[in-house]
Amino acid sequence: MSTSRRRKHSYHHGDLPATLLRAAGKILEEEGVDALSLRELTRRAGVSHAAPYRHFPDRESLLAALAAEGFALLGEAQREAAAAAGLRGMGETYVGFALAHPQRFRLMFGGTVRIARHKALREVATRAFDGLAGALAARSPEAQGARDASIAAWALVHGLAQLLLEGRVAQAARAGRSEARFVSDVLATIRFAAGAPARAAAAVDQSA
Amino acid sequence: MSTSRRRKHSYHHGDLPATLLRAAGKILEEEGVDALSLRELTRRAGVSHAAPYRHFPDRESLLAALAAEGFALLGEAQREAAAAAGLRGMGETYVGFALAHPQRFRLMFGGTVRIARHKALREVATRAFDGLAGALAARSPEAQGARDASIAAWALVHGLAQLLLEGRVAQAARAGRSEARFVSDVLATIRFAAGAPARAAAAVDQSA
DNA sequence: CCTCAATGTTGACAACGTCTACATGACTGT
DNA sequence: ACAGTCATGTAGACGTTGTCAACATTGAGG
Repeated sequence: MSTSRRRKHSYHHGDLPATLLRAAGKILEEEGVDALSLRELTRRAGVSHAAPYRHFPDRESLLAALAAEGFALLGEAQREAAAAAGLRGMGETYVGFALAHPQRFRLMFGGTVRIARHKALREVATRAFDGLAGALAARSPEAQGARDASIAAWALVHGLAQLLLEGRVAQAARAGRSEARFVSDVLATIRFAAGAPARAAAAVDQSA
Repeated sequence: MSTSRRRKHSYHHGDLPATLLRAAGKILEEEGVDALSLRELTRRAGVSHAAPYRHFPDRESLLAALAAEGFALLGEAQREAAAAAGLRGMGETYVGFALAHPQRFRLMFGGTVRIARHKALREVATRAFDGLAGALAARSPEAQGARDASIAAWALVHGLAQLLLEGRVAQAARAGRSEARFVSDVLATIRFAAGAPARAAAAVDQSA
């Protein structure tokens, strides 16, 4: 199971950053950000407690790398969904990602990591979204309304993801429907005003 | 400035829980949840470091009380907005609350506090929302669509609040508009499908 | 007035993030 | 082949934190 990355009996590890991130990802999903300690990581990686500081200036920077992975994954999933399933599919994919990786999603948007302070993270996060919602609006730069609508669409799926994640949506509201079905139904209650949605959806479909 | 709650030269404090929560609220807004330590609270309250344990079983429980305050405030603001400004006004109020109390909002929805484990919190949170979005749908229980639409509306404003809070909306998208104006414009791009919205809005207007 | 339960204190413990000084050994230029 | 450099890992320390157990104080009720 554990692909022992540690070179036998060697002082140097080989690829500590990746090993740390793998272990961190596991702990993150299992126990959440707050339970993720650097020292536990070093124990699992079989190195000394100060070793991570050769690769990450502090704990938050390691969390930033973890969040960056998440943004890359989500961005990729969104691009695929855009090509295959259009706007509605993108929304369902977004919510699906959040529910499949709840702790990762929380880390990405929870404010624990000050995104602005971590350049690589900032860039991948921007690329994943403003590179999507933004590119979407860039096709009709004259229409501020289209850009606003794309933000509204993003807010809708993001908010639904978060509410479901935190268990704020009463079980009764589900009315026995499957998770995917429920998400689809809720999103289906929304229309966009004034042509903005059609144009946005079209832009997305072309962007593949 | 500081309404010295400490009775002069007295062993007992008088109202430590409230004093702790006041200090905690201040630190929370200024520095965020992660920077809020029990020991710093005790220093500010002028009591010993273990005193809080007479009133809160652990740190998370104190955070839960803090979150409960937030839900009560938000719920109250929503009720007022519902009476005065209808559905759109409720949305703007929701986002306004989040932007006015960003750290409090994060605490309420950030997952640091496991809401289900804190009875009082769970109840006030449920009352503030399921007691709103829920009551809204209860008026037309035959229409599952109306309930779905109310969840979508909640998700929309919640997501917009969170995205703005975390700075995920590019400055360029604001296009120079004021915050309130921007929020209003974004929300205005949304329509509800098939009669669900009208009924929902009507129910809200009556619920005052 | 006496007692007792509620409240606050003291001191301890383990865990953590982070710093500094030191050890190791892989790689590079000769 | 070899010496030296520098990235990488280690050892140990420090201050902070959450939490617990044992003890102290005192306001309120019989």
